[in-house]
Amino acid sequence: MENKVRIARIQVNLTQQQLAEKIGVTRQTISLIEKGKYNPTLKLCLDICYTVNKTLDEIFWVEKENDEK
Amino acid sequence: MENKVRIARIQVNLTQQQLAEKIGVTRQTISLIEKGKYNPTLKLCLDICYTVNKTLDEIFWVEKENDEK
DNA sequence: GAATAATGTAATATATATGTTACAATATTT
DNA sequence: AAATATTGTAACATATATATTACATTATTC
Repeated sequence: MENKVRIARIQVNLTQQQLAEKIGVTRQTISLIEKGKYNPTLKLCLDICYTVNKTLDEIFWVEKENDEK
Repeated sequence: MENKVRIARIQVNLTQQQLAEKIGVTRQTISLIEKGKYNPTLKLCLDICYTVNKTLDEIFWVEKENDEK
């Protein structure tokens, strides 16, 4: 689950630790989200957006992959 | 956690049941999300968006409420 | 290049999103 | 208005998001 958290975080000059603290979450959670290994909760996505001054679409939107499954 | 799932769902003429089936989730989950009683997962939000032809911002964005806590 | 900060990641624990089953309530159709 | 479809909701079970602790790796600073 790719996203643009890292880019946006660096743009506002925050470390994972700092972003995590502002949001009230663990540094590991931020790390794993940036790595695309977490499927975060909407509320957490919104909190991240608020903190890095972006919208959901800007950070978390991904085009539908039409796998034929 | 308010959102516009219901409106969008009705616009594409789907019942909760039908939307749920297309996404591969339970009708109850859709119901509770529409009622704002669930904090859905990003992946689920995206699947809903794909099915009702909207983006994350259109369906799930909510302005930051600055509660002074 | 050593010291420090920042990040990756693993194991285990906990909280919570979602499923299952079931029934009640409301809307829609005949 | 009865019949049917749609939606709300509760109790309990399961899957998974997140926390905790700890250590390893990579980047940054002196």
